[in-house]
Amino acid sequence: MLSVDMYPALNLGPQRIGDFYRDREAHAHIPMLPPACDMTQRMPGPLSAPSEPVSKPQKDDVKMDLENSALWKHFSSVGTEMIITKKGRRMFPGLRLKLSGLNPSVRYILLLDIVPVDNSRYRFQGGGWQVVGSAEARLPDRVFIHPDSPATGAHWQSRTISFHYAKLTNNTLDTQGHIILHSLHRYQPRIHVVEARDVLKWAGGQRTFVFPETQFITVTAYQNSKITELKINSNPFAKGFREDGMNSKKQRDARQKRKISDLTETLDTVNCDPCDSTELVPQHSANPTDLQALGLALTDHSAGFRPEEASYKDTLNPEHSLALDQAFIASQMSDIGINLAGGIQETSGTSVDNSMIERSDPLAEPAYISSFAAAQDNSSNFSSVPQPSSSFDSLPVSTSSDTSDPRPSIPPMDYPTLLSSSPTLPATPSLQQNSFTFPTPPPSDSSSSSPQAVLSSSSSSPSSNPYPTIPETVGAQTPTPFRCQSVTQDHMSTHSLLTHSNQQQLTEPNSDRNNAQSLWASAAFMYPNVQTTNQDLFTIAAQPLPNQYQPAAPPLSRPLPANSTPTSFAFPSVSSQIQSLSFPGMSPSPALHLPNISHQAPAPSLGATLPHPSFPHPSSASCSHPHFQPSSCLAVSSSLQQPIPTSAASSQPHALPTPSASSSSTCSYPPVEISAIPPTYRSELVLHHPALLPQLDAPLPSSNPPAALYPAFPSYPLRLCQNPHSSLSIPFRHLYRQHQHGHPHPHPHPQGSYLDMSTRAMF
DNA sequence: TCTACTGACACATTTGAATGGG
DNA sequence: ACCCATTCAAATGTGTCAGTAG
Repeated sequence: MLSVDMYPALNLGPQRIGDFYRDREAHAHIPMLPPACDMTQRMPGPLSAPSEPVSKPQKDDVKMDLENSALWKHFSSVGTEMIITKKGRRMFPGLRLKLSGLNPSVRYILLLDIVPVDNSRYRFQGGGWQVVGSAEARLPDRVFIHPDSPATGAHWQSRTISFHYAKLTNNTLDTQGHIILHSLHRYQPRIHVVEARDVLKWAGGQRTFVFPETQFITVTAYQNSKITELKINSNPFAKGFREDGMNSKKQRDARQKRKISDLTETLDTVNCDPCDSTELVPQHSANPTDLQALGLALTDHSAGFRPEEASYKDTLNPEHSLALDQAFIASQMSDIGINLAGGIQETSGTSVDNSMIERSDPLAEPAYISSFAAAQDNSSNFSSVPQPSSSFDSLPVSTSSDTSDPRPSIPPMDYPTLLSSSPTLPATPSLQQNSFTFPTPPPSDSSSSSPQAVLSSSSSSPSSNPYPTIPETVGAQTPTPFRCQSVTQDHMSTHSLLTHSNQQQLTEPNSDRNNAQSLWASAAFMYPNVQTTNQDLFTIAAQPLPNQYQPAAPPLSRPLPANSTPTSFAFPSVSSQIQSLSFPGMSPSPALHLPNISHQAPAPSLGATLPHPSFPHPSSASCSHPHFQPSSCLAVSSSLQQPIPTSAASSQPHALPTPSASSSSTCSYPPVEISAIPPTYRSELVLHHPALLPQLDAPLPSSNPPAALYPAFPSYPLRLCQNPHSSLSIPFRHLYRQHQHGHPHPHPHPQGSYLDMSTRAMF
C-alpha cells in the first residue's frame, strides 16, 4: 500500500539478466556498482544519464548478499528446478539475503518478483534442458512484498531477509497472491529495495538486485533426478525421502512389497493355498520389520535379505544416519561436479548431513560451506561445449567429462560472468575465486526465542543452527504503526504517485535509453523495449493525507503502449492492527483505479533494445564453475534501469549471451535466447487485504488524474480483493494490477472486481 | 503413445494449544 | 497465579506415484 505508485517502477519489464553474472567476493555481492567502478565509463552511450534529480542514482552503498548463494549455485550447477503447483509451492532454495548500506532510520520495502529470463519454453531431454519453443504469453507480474515491509534500514540490516513465504503457482487464476509462472519456463527472481520515507513517500531510489544463480526452470514435477536428490538432501521437509528416511525409495518399496505380501497372504488365506504362503507368511506376518527387510532385500540386490539389517536401518542412530547421508551427499555432489570434501571436513566432524542436511531449513537452506573451487564439473548433466575464449582461460574450465549429452543447446550451468565478459562491468577483486561462506546470523537471530533462532548457524558453526534466520524474517512481522496510517493515507498517495510515475514514465522518451549507462544501471539490462522509466515512478512523494491529492506532474508526453505490462504486487502481510481495522461504509470490494500504471513498453523489436545475440558471450571459463562465479548480484537503481541502447547492448556480453555462448558455459539451462518477452506482459495490481481496500478505494478523489494525463493509454484499475485467507499466519496483501486490454475502463466504475482477473483472456 | 499435469499419499517439520511441575 | 518445559495434534511443506487429459 505504501506506495502503489512505486510498483510500476518495479515493472521494469523482462530483463535479460539470465545470463548476467558478475563475480563478487565470497561474502559480498556487489549490488551496486562501486563508485570507483563507474560503469558509465564502460557503458556505451551517453554517460549523463543520471543527471536528472529524479533519476539521479543515489550513490549510497546499498549492498545485498545472497546468504545461501552456495546452495543456489549447487542447484544451478545442475539446473535449478522449482515445483509449481496449483495451490502454490514455496521456493527451495529460498532467497536468503543480507542487506547493508541502508539508512538505518529510513523505511524500506523489499519486494520480490520473478521475471522470465527469455522467451522460450523448455523441455528436459537427454539429461538436459532444451528449448522446445517459444514461451507462453507472459502472465501478470506479481510482486511479493516482504512481510516486514516497510521496515527501517536498521531492521533489514539486522537480520537475514528471507522470502520463503513466497509461493509459486501455475494457476493463472490464482487468487491468493502467489506468483504465477508458467511451467517449463525459465525465470529469474529479483529483489527490489524501495525506500519509503515517511512510510508513504518515495523519497529515494529503488535498488534492484539480481542473483543469476537463482535462475530456475519451473516444473510441475522434477525432471532432473539430481535436482530431486539435492532437494531431498537439502530440504528438511523432504527428510522422509532421504536414504534413511521412512519415505525413502527402499522404505517405499518395502511398503509396496508389504502390501503385496499382505494381499498375497489374504488371497492365500482365502484360497487356502499353503504352497504360496508357507515361506512368505512366516516372515512378514510375524514382524513388520521383517517385511521391511524383505522389501529392502527385494529392492537392494546387493544387500540381500537380512531382517536384522532392515530393523537396524530403521533404527539408525544419528551417527550412522549421518554417515549414510554423508556418503550419499558426497555421491550426489560428485555427480554434480561439486567437491564437498572440503565442506564435509569443515562440518565440525559431523558430516555433510550436518552442514547440508541437518542444518537445512525449509525456510533457511543449509548453510553448508561449499567450495566451488573444487568443482570439477558443473555440467554433469550437460554436454560440454567448446569453451569460447574468455578472460578466465586460465581458470579451470570445466570440460565436462559428462558429454553424454551432445546437444550443444543444453549448456551446463551458465552464470555468465558479467565482469569477465562484460566490458561494462568493472573487474573487481570480486572476480577472484572465493569460497562461499555464510554471514553469521545477526544477533537478532539468536535472540529470537524460537527454536530456529536458538539454533543460530554461521559459517563457523554450520551445524549448530538449522534455522538461523528464519525467525527473523518469518516471525518478524514487525507490524508497524505506520501501516495503520498508511491505510488511511495510501490511497491518496498511491494514486498520486501512480499518476505521477506514469507521467514521468510516459514523459520519458525512448531516448532515455541513452542514459542507460548510468552508474546504477550498468548492471541492469532492460528487456526489449522496456521504456522504463522506473526512475521517476518512485519519485513522486505521496501526499500525507488522502485528501491532499495533488495532480502529478508533468502531463504525459506520450501515451503508454496499450499492451504495456502492468506489474502486480503482492503484499505479503499486513500488521494485525491493520487487519483489525474496520471501515464501515466502505464498499465491500472497492477498487482503486490506477491509470496507466503500466510503464512497460511493448517489445516489438527486441533486437533494437536488446543486446545483439551475437555479441560475445561471457567467458565460459568463468562461468563453467560456480566457484568462479561469486554470488553475483546485479544491483540496479530503479531510477536508472533503462533499456540498453542497441549499440550498448550488443557490446554487453553479459547482457545477453548468445545461445552458442551459453552452450559453452556451464549453465544448466539452454542458452537464453535474445528473443523478446511476449509483449503481452500483463501485470496486475490487486490489493488483497481488506483493511486496505476501503482506504485505497473510497477516498480516491473524483478528480483523479485528468484523463488528459492518460491519453491513449488504457488505464489499469487497481482491483482490490479481500484476502480470502486472512487467517494466514502471515496476512498477505496482494496487489494485482490488471491490464485492461484496450479497455481503459472496462467497468462503469473504475474499480473493477477482483474476479475480473479472469478477464485475462488474452492468456 | 508421449508429455505434462493433477491429486492423493506418506512422511517430516512447524506451530500452537494443552498439560503438568516448580 | 505465574512461569516454564513437555506433550500432543493440527496444519503445513515435501517428493512420489498413479491416474488423467491433451
